[in-house]
Amino acid sequence: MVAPSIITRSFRSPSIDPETIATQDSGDSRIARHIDAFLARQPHHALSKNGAEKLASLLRDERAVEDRETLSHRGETLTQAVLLLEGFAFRTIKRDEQRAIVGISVPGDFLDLHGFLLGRIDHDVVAAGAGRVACIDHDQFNSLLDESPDLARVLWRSSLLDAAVHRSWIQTLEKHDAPRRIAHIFCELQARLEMTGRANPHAVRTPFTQFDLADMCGVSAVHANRAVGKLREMELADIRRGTFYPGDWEAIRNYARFDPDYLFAVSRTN
Amino acid sequence: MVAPSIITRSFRSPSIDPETIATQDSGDSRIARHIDAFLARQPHHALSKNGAEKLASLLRDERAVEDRETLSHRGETLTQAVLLLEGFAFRTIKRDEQRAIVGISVPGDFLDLHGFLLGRIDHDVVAAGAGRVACIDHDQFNSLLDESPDLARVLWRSSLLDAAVHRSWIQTLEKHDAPRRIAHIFCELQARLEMTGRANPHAVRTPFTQFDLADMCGVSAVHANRAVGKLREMELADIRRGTFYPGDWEAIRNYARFDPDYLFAVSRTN
DNA sequence: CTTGCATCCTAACATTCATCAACTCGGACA
DNA sequence: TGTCCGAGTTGATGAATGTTAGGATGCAAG
Repeated sequence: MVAPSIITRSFRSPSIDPETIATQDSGDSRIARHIDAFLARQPHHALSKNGAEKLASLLRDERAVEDRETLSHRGETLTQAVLLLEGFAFRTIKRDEQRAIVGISVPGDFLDLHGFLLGRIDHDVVAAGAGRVACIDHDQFNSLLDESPDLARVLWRSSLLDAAVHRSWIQTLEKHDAPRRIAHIFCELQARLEMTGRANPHAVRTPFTQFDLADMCGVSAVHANRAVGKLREMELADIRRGTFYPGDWEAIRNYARFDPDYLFAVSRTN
Repeated sequence: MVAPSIITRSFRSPSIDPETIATQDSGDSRIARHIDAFLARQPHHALSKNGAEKLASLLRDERAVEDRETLSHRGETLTQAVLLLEGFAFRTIKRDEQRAIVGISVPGDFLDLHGFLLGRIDHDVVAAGAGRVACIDHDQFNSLLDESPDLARVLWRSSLLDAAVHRSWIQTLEKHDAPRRIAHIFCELQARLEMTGRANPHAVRTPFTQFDLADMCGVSAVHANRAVGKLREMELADIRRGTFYPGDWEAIRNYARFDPDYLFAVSRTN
């Protein structure tokens, strides 16, 4: 490795404390703020202030979740939708003793919204690291949707964003090697965190082990380690215990062929 | 290869002519039948007869499309949604002179429904083989959705099915090698065609070249060829000029680890 | 401070797949 | 009938990745 001390210094000692995370505050009440992260990815005025408050008022059973806790089980009949307030979660499919990770959720994501219309989900949702969630009963969704077409559109749209992220994963799996896939995952996470004001330009803090990264990329843990090592050697980024310390974001995005177009981010300048 | 003549005979001379494809007929008018394939994947009574007729009445500009015709362009502002009536289509993402195929559409699929709420789409939709399409203006969707929450649910649900298929692709790309991926693709196609009564148990006829299969699996065309050869050697299936001639479907599904659970097929026995 | 355990890291060898090159096959068409 | 061209096929070589094994590291519990 070339000049490890320099890399380490520049990557691991950001001038801004990684814990100091800017949080957007456009909500009125505490409960409303919980739905803000979700609404932050929708176009302005997609949902009236009244509609947003109604949606927020449906949130129930806010609670802390533990690392690796299964929040929603494959096949199980669902009666409520779970919203991730803090932390991360995986969508995983287990098969033949193997675990595939087919998606990552960030705060503001509904974890099993598709279970509302499909009745059950086709995969498990597992908490990654400690976090917080809240729930909305499907019954409440049903009655609210009938009187508020706007809400239906907002929730539908959020499902479409999930699908767009899935397509990006498919493309990356089909065309890029492991180091690029890992870089792409962190580019995507950073962009999604930015959309809700949770990003820190100097570090992407996650609870992901190299085993987790391997199962996101469809490679062995040994090879995920090699891929992490290559990103380090190339001085693009350092990844240590789940935290991604970027060198030059522009260089990383270019290397990973990351184009945030598919995230349909809405401008929040006004 | 073992006993090629026997394989060839059993695979290539099905007792039922591959062109004889059963088509379900539960619609009243010709135009209504066009929406049947779409509705066939929704639960019974998800949409009232009245609602289904309204939706069908919105279909405009039915037309034939040519092989490789781009039906919907990435980034372009969309004003209508395209429904595939006959034939196949790809979702493709081009990048660095490379083409990734991230999804396949069958008759009854909306090709760019996500463009309705997102305004544009994140990939190109290209016809595979000759086919037929019809369109619905976004404006018409908007007015109909406000008065019919059921329709919104049905369309939203179809978006969720797309996402479930995407997740299955991600899992297959992450965990299975090329021969299994190819087998899985045809298992999925067969299952989706069955859902609209378009399947033939003796052949899955598609216009896909081995180049297309390669771009669906994220492998080179040469390797796709070897994967096809392996399926042939294993006497699981023969693939010739896009047509998949299955040996024993049960053995194929087992080999590909195909579990149709994620397609959320509805029973159509009643 | 010691121990235990999960994680990270490395080495060696096997397999899968990419790449390049050449050749075959079969249908379209003049 | 002959030519052409896209598609399919095969072989050789190297890169990417899997598998197995083992060692290093670092936090946490006692």
